[in-house]
Amino acid sequence: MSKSLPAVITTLERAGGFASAQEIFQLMRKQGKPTGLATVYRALQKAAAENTVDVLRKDDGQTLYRLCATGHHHHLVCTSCGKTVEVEGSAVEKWANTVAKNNGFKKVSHVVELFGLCQ
Amino acid sequence: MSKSLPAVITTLERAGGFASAQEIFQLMRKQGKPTGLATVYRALQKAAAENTVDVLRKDDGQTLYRLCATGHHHHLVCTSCGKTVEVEGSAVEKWANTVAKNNGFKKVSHVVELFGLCQ
DNA sequence: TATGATATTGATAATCATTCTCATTTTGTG
DNA sequence: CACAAAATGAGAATGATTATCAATATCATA
Repeated sequence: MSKSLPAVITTLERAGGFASAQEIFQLMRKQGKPTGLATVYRALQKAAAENTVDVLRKDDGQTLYRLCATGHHHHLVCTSCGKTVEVEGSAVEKWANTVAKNNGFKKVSHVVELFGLCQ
Repeated sequence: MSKSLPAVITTLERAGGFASAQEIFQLMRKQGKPTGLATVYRALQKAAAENTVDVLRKDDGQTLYRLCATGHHHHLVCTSCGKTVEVEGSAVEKWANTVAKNNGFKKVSHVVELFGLCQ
């Protein structure tokens, strides 16, 4: 589960650091390194677990992967033009953990997205 | 595309103002108002277009619908049993506004949902 | 090098939420 | 009533993701 990971990451880089699993699958095929779809997914999952890629979802539910500069962060999206800004959110992380603890919840994840109008 | 909408919204209310399309479909069935799955989806899409419900996505890609809250609050949802706890989040409100201001965004809204395991 | 244990891979099947199709039913209007 | 338009629902189609599992590669050790 790691031999193919570098190739997948490299392909993700070439794609502009932003692509879906299916796109990466196609790209690798065209670049002469055909790799099984399942392997692409496995590599991306592992990369996501290791926080080397960022996972987000399009409106239609498709999952996109992006090379991740720093750790966990959120997004501020313009509802008009689609421009996306990465946002740091340690305050939210703390809040989420506190709330979870107060209610006896474990393994907490959170969805945090901000929407607004830019310019 | 509107006769069934009120029933769907009512069911969404009874579900705690927070449910997936599939859950609503099941609930309506149990409540003696069996409605086609397609109809449930159509009603939810229309409600979303009219901004009477919020749309968001879980980590696994499933789409959740929520009544647009009048009193704004968030939810802590158990991914296993579905139990939902309403959570106050003034800290998040402040954070969201600050972030928006720093980036020159206006009319900011936000989606914040927490998922975890209860007990 | 040979051997066996373990990890990785990939073709394909399975899953599952969502969307599409289309025949049927309901609604509204004269 | 009669007709047109809208709404409905059962089931098929879609499409991304995940699971399966036999084949292959890797690696430590004798």
